[in-house]
Amino acid sequence: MITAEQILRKQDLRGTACRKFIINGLLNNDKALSENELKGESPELFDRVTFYRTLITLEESGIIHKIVLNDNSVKYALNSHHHNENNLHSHFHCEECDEVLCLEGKTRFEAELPDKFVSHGVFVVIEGFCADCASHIK
Amino acid sequence: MITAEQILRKQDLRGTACRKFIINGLLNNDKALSENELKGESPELFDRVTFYRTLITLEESGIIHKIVLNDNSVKYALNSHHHNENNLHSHFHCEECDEVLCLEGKTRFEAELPDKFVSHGVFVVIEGFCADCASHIK
DNA sequence: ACATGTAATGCAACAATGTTGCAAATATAA
DNA sequence: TTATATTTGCAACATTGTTGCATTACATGT
Ligand SMILES: [Mn+2]
Ligand SMILES: [Mn+2]
Ligand SMILES: [Zn+2]
Ligand SMILES: [Zn+2]
Repeated sequence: MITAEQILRKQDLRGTACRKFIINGLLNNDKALSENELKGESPELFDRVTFYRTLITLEESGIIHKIVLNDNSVKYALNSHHHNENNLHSHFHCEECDEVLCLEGKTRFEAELPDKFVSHGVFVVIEGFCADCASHIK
Repeated sequence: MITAEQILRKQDLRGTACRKFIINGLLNNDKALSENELKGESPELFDRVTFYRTLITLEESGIIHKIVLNDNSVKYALNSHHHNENNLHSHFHCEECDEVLCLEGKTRFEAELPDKFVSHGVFVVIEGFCADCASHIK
């Protein structure tokens, strides 16, 4: 099991409390988490700005990625949770419980772009019900 | 050429100034527009809250749809600009000029969802350079 | 054209989130 | 342990989302 310290060291980042807190939060969870979900029980543990800047640092260093949902909310997940061969990377958002997952299964995407357009990446969010909510609601 | 009034009438919505202003802004443009882009020259023409509520009304009545980009910014486009047979509907966001387009070309998307998950829709945003910016930047 | 009821608007106010500058605290390497 | 560069917390401000309520405008029937 890889540790937060190892992840940070690998990117030449200092092992600060806030960074370790966020990475551990994500390591202990298979879903993507919002800033408030990460803070959890201890919302005052770190300053809001520190949290904000730390998330930027972790994203820029390639440790985490951010997922922006259609309701403007934002969640974060570890990049190490993705092991897709192809670079396409999609997410599932449950409309009922608001859970967001990184999808690891096979994904195919093709779009016909206008002439001369260049694609650098694709963001995909699938909306629907997760297994729990689907059975619940029927 | 369809008019804003006709679009509103068809949805049993009153033809108010703000609604017509927004719909005309989108009719005169092939790209998706942000709230500020819509306001354009006359940012004070309508109250911020009126604009906000009007966009909600137009979206709920199915006249426009909103596109949330990965930088948390939001743009809007007319649904009548979409004539895709399939219901998959994707957007292109130019990282350079920030232009957002509704893609009308053929699009294919398939994702393998976890067991029992139910999909209700997919949001796709392709990031890259538009034709102008691609040739510009080289 | 006018009155009428209903729906939309503007204003005030507040919440949530994003963003910067700067001084104090901290992590690492010598 | 100390030095130095980095990170943090605080204050402050910007932007956007959101609600309640009194005023105004729209569409309909007269
Ligand atoms: Mn992901
Ligand atoms: Mn569109
Ligand atoms: Zn769910
Ligand atoms: Zn461009």
